[in-house]
Amino acid sequence: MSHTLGIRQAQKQKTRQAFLDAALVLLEEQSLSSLGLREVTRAVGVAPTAFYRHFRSIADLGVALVDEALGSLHPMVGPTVSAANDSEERIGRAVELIDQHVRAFPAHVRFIARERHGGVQPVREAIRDQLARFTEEVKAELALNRESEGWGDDDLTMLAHLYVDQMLITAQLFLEALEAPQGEWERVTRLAVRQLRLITLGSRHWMDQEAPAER
Amino acid sequence: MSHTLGIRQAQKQKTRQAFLDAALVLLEEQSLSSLGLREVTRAVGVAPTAFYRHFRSIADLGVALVDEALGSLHPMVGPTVSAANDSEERIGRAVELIDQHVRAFPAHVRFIARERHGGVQPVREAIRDQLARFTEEVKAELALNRESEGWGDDDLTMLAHLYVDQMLITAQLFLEALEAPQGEWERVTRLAVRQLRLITLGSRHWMDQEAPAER
DNA sequence: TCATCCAGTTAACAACTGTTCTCTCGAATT
DNA sequence: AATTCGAGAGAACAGTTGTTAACTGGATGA
Repeated sequence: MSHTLGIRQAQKQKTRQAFLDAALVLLEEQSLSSLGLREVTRAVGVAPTAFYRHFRSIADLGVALVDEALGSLHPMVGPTVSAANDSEERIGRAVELIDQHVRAFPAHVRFIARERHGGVQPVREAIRDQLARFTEEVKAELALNRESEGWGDDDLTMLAHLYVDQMLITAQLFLEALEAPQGEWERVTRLAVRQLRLITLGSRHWMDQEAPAER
Repeated sequence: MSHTLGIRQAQKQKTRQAFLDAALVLLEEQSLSSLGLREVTRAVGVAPTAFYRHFRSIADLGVALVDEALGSLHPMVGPTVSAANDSEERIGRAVELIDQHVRAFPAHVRFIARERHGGVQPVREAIRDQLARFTEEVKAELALNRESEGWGDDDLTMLAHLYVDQMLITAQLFLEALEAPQGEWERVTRLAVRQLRLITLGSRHWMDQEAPAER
């Protein structure tokens, strides 16, 4: 099934990965729009022109990094949001997932936070697309539980957005807590849990409101 | 009282403002860490070396921009959060305030969104400090209404953070809606109002929960 | 085995960067 | 009226940048 790709292509992919890794390290202390092509090749240990064998431009490399950073996260969303009876347990799982992810891939998280509103348009768009996918996935999970309770499509989208944004905010807070040790990490965990609890609480009473027919 | 400052200092401040304005324009399509000193002076129409008469570095200019973008907003916070009986009216006022601000100063808002997690440390810190001030101000307003209802300090901080982050997210959505006309702007307005409504709803039931004594 | 392919190299280019030192010349101070 | 001050100009510096073209040499496929 998996055709062992030749020495040739294997080497190429290895070098390509070296580009991504080196870029990610350099991007911990600067943003993509100031990252130089020569800077990256120098870090990899390869001639400047070799870059073009793998990427058309720095922006292109950035888009590849977005896929690496967010692409593998999609399978996690469903199980985390759904698999739990208690909503309190669901919150715990979600925060734990972010916790682990930030610990494991801090550079990726930092890159996304930085370039989400950064100066390189194609990268911004790639991130926006991935986040829209997350929102759709969360929305689909939410629909299973609340559609029967009379939730409309707009309301589901609204709540999904709220949750996704909250996840991002939490990830960014964890990131800052990484280099400020002490009980800061714990403090962020508690804050995130309480905020999610409040949002969930609000959603539980959402339908109590006067019917949204005329507003 | 107001000592009319001499021709000399007046000219200097005028040039300094020209630097800030020119930088803000350039920063609409790139991030601060890739903004060149010569690039700015060229846009202003002065010699490169003139830059040093006003700023120590580009990062220094960035910090000045942060003050310009956020400093004047503090007086707005109190009146907006407090002056209203109905919570629905408060939400309307808040969204309206952001709406107007984004329309009036899109470049400033974009700059803050971009550099909040950007590649220049001193600027990140300046933004973080300003946002912390906003959080404190919101918290102080919230305390007036809810402290009597048994809200603890941690809970107030949590809710204030939630509101401030929500304001930022809304501002960023409005910003994206600026260049995508059609009913997009309206859609964002409705989304923002409903999200704030849900959060407010959650906060109204916050104290219904089991006492947070042991958690 | 031999011709083809292609990841990576080498060399060179014009253009640009931040920073220095020296100078000018009008305002500010005495 | 004479002196000091300081915003901005000008020229020059050593480095850096992205991109081009022509190349090498080992893997690939006929």
